[in-house]
Amino acid sequence: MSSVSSQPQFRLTQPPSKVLHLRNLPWECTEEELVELGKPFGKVVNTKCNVGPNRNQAFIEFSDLNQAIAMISYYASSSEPAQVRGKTVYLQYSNRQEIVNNKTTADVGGNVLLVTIEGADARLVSIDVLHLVFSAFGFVHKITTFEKTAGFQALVQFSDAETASSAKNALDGRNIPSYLLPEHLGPCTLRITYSAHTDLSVKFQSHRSRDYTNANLPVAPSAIDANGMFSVGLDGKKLEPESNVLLASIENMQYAVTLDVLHMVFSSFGPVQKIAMFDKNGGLQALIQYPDVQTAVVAKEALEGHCIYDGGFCKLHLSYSRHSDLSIKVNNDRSRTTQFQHCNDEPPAFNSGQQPVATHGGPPGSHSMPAQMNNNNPYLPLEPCRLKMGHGMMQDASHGGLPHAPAMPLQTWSYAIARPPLSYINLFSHSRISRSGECY
DNA sequence: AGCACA
Repeated sequence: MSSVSSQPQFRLTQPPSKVLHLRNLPWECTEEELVELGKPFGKVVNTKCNVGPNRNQAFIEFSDLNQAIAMISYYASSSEPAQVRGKTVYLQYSNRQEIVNNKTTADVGGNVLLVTIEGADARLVSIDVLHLVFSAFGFVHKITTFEKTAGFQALVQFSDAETASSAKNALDGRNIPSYLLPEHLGPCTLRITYSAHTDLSVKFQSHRSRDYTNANLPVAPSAIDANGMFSVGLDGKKLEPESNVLLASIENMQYAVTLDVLHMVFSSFGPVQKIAMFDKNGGLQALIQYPDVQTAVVAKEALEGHCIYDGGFCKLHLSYSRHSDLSIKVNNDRSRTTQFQHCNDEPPAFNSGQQPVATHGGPPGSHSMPAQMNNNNPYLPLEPCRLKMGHGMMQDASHGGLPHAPAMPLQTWSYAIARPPLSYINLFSHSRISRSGECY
């Protein structure tokens, strides 16, 4: 009652303070940038950024009042305004004499975030989507979800407070990108605070909680028929009911894996009707649709744990998808439907026989991928399916010395191993996303 | 573009 709230909110002249109030900052502004801004005028002893409803205000506190005065005076007469990331920043004395309650950068919070998902459809957000979103900032150790009066909430555990902090700064107040959600879901906004927890206790892998550090954790019985999204448990084993659609994750992807390569590998076991590849958790995954479950089972048994390329590269991990018919709208380099309209016909334009080594001139008739790879023999062993890697040595004499058709070593392909873990991380860290959430 | 925190 008797607080400062009875004071007028704005005064024409602020009495000097060693704390300065900054506004019109870019949303992404960091404490480091605030320190940089103030450093020419004195010693910045404390900062606070992302303040205010739009998170575009901040405070900086100098060790000495004169330093604050110097900064205000300088910009009062400067032709160049104070700027952060090219944006003009407005300065004035704060109406307080010190920054209160600011945790000094490192000890901001803990390694566990309390995430509240807001929105009408919030509780339809799967733990896998949350995992995907937060994995953009570092390894997510554990996630638990629960419903309280506050709504649908999750605890997300990172290895350290810094990672948690970067995730919080980037995601707090944002919407989960709509393309990560089922189409019919409305916007789901993330509200993030620090949790007091440091290590979550996860007893089971389930649709409500996950421990990504412990592949041997038992799976809760309730998770077996959970209606979550992909139930790609860490253990993966025998959880999912069999399906005609396989989910392939590719590990140790040193070399390009194209749609053509995948199609060729999986076609060895039967006709591949549809295929789609996408990035998930920084790796490549693909969904491969066969006409029937039996073919998928055979392919899964034969290919599980095997490598597309010799040398342990591009190791396949397979599970059954919950899908039975993929919805593929366009044929492009990430997704194709090769489903024939008229049976007994050749597959359409998509040439599954074409794959890297053969295209670039494997020795005629030796280990270029033979056309019969496209037959429907479900028992074709894996070995001949393997693409030879080459190590740039494909032109060696043992292959019969091919004068004008050296195989292109796959290493020369321009697959970017060092790309960011997730493409949408760039959307978060740049301004291609509106403050209220949706990316565009 | 106008003052935080619990």
